[in-house]
Amino acid sequence: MQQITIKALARELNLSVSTISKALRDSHEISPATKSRVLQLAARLDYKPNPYASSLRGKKSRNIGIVIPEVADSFFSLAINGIDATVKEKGYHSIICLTHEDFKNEQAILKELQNGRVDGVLMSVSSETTSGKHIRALMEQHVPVVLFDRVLADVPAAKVITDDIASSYKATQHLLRNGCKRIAFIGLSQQLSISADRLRGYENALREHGNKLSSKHILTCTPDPKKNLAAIKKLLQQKDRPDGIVTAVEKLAPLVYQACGQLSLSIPQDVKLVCFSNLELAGLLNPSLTTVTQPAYEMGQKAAEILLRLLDSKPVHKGDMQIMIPSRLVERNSSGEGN
Amino acid sequence: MQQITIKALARELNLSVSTISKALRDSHEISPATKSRVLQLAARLDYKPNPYASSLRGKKSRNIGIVIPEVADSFFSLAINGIDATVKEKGYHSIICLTHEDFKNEQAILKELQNGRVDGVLMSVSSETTSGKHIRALMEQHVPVVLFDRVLADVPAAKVITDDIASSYKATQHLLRNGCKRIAFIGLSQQLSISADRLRGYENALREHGNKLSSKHILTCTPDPKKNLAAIKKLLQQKDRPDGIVTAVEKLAPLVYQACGQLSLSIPQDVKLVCFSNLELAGLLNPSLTTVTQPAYEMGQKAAEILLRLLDSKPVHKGDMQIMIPSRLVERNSSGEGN
DNA sequence: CTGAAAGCGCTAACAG
DNA sequence: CTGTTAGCGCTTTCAG
Repeated sequence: MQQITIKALARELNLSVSTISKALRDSHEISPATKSRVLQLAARLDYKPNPYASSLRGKKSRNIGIVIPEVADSFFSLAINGIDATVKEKGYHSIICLTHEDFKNEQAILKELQNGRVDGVLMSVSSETTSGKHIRALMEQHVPVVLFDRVLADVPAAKVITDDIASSYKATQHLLRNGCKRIAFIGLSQQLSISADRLRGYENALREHGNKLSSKHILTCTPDPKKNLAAIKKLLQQKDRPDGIVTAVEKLAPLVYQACGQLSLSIPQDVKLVCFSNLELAGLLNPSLTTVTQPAYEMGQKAAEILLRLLDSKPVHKGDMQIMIPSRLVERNSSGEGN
Repeated sequence: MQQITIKALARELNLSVSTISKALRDSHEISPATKSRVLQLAARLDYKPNPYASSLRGKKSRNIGIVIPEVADSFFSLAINGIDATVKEKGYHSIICLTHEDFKNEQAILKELQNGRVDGVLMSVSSETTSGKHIRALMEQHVPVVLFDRVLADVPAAKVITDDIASSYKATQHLLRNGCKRIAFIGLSQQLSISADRLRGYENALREHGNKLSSKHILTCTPDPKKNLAAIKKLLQQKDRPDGIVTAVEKLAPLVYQACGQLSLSIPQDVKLVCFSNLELAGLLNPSLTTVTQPAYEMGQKAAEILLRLLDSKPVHKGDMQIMIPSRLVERNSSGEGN
């Protein structure tokens, strides 16, 4: 890495380092003539500023951290696209940090991010996360944080979420209307905001439609797919077998298909299914999957916009402290009549 | 970002800055006693080294760049997982840069990465990329590059690929054996290594089985899904309609399903299909999709290992200049009898 | 309008 | 074993 430095430009033009620096930053105290000389040489020599030098000096990195559980997930990969497009426009880079749904990892990552590597953080917590202490610690180091999708109540950060309660309500209602009598809910950890809220929406719907809630119909999954598959099979083998299922996150959908396949239960005849999911291929599954499709790209975009305002120390309207972008129910065959 | 600096530690312990620095880096020239005092204070004050300062000083960032077309793709998201797991172990961070299959973006990104932000680059080229000049330019700045999956012949970098020709051959052969007479190939751009090689394998299989090649059965797609869908429909509407299809990349699979759906062609009765794809849900599609499944995670891992050796200036065995990890054909219903 | 000088936090000679 | 010093490349007072 032999760089062209400002010093080299200065020597070449018989100017001082500081003049070059100012010219490059288009300072008003430099004459147009010198500016253009500098700019031209810089272009000719293909000068590229050393990001570490300016970060060290200026105390900002123009990096933002994206802390998420996983990339191999449609929701998160779409959200990344939304974030990346937004921050790139302002000259920021995305550093993606994967927690793999592990709280210890998440803590370690946030701790590490206290070192100034990033100017701000966009984050969706792991399913194991129950406290926001590590996030608050980061914020206390003056690293602004915006949470999206999987948020935490005890963190005083801006949040971008979807209407989990309402859309889960709608999903459940949809199953009820299609004749389900015993609807199960499969979530991730209980303290995960999205899972809890989606459970709430489910419960509300059942209650309002006069269905009784049964703890036997509520399954809480882990990050381990094998255990989850076993648990789902167990759920589907109980005496009071569910005839409808709402799953809270994308990666549970395939497990339900598998479980039903192994138990020779057919979807939707025996079990109707609707999943929170951003799978592009939902329509091509067998049967096609009714989804609650989240505005993943938009959520990423919005969260990034808020973070950028924060980084600009522009005011964030109080309405932006909690933004809700609605999901939509896309009805397909997994919840239909099955004729 | 008010940091605890080495200076602060020095002041606190009445030691010099350099002693602290050496103690923290476990230098042999520091007494065990001082070391432990330093380490303890550092722990107590939660000292975190400023990465920019050491990058500026040491001319290395401990960042590696991952330059890929897209994250919302099973192959790439799995590869990211493999890369990230590997480099993290050695204390490196991943900076993911998305080209969105756009050559101009790719050029801009590589140019930008010449500024020292990353110590090395792992890369899979865009479908528009025809020349490796921009990559060579980066390498000339002494930024080591390892290409994976989508490689470029004219770049003298280590490459990690899968056995594209052979596995495409196998896929095509599989269709032939299952009775297909007119097999089409849908690729991305012609100069994309994986697409070209997979085309080659397809052609070899046809030729060896005495089938004639027809340019009408070879479709080259673009990054635009709408146009691709139209083109695929056209392919399937010609007089000599294909009764088998091999697609070269994952994102083409759903389009074939859609096209067949819209034309009321059934898979596999009318058209048998096998796709290069890492979709976890391939088995759940309707019909389940026969895939050539690439060793995405392993390829990422291997590419990262090679890059790490390069960064350590360890010798890279000549055998490692071109690593091939085989894909495997997973037969499912889309290429079967369709009973 | 231009330049000199200081310093961001850290590391590495080099002395002592 | 510890300290002094210089400097990575850049920005920013402050003087001229």
